[in-house]
Amino acid sequence: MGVQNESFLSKRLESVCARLRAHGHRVTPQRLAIMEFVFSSAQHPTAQQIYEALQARFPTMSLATVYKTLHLLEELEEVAVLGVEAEGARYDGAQPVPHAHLVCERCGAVVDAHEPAQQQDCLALVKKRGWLLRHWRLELLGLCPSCQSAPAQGQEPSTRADVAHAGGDQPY
Amino acid sequence: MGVQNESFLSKRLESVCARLRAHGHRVTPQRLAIMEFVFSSAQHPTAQQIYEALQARFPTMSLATVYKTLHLLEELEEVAVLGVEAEGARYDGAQPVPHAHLVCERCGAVVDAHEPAQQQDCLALVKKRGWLLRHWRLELLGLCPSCQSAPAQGQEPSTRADVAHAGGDQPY
DNA sequence: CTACCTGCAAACAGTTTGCAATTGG
DNA sequence: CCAATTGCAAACTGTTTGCAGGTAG
Repeated sequence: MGVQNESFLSKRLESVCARLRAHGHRVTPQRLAIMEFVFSSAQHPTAQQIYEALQARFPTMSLATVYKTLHLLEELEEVAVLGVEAEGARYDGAQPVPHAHLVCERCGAVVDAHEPAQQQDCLALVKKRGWLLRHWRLELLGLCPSCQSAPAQGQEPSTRADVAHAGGDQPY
Repeated sequence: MGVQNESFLSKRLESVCARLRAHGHRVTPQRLAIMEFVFSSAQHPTAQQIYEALQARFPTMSLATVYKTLHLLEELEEVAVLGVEAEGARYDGAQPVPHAHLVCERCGAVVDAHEPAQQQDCLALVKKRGWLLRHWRLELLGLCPSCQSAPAQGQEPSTRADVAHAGGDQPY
């Protein structure tokens, strides 16, 4: 979260707002807040988490608005929906570039992993099958390094998966 | 769907029944039917579809029983749960080997794709991050060859379609 | 002004759970 | 026999929708 990212974020926001308007959609304070949160979050939040995070600023905002906004952004391909685990879909506000996700089954951390080699292989696979690729996602579920060294908890690792310590920030 | 698969299926059934008993579970007609259906289906059926398919043979069987049985099989790692599409989770009764699924966003077709090269890369990626892999899924969303050549339908191809997961198991 | 948007509540779909009756081993 | 299982219905959870009042452009 440096000055670098700040300007990155505002540029992105500006661009998406323009796209919204261009598509006949309005830019409301709620939408702006949701976009800001999702675009700048490295943690792939759920709709519920976005909602809760913005409660302070928008006490009257409803979950429905969060969902509606996320769908809008999804349509514009400005966010991607991660696989639906038991607890609900998670939204990736990163640039819409296909990439793998490392998901910790214990703490719920989600780490992005842009691996060129990985992408190459997927493309080869798809081409071979004559598939017309539109989206893709790879999720690797397991335990992150810190959860591995942590003493096993009473419950099974995968039982709850609450986001305790979020995924690291390093690109990789 | 040849004689080959027939014997393959019965061997698998026998083995899983043995495992069920070994774990203190019972082998009921309902469970047997569900297993038979899931293990022999190449189409990654949803719980609902399994339920409907067995209605003829077991008119009184409830959806809850289907779910309970699927959970049991999941526990024993005899089926993998594919991602939750809008319409519900899909179950993969194939051997629990991680593999990619090609999902058609228009017709919903799900094609398995066991590609060694793909697996190699995933492992490399995981090792590099120090992740302890427990499951993984690769989702390639797009249009299958036949849907590409078919005339575009009234609705957008991407209207609803979303997730498709491949659940893997072995702890590499 | 006038679509478009918000927030609320009610509707939904898939999945899970509690429990009495049933049944496999 | 008796614990495990079934089937039913009701509860739950995440998501979607309808609509009246509010608001961006």
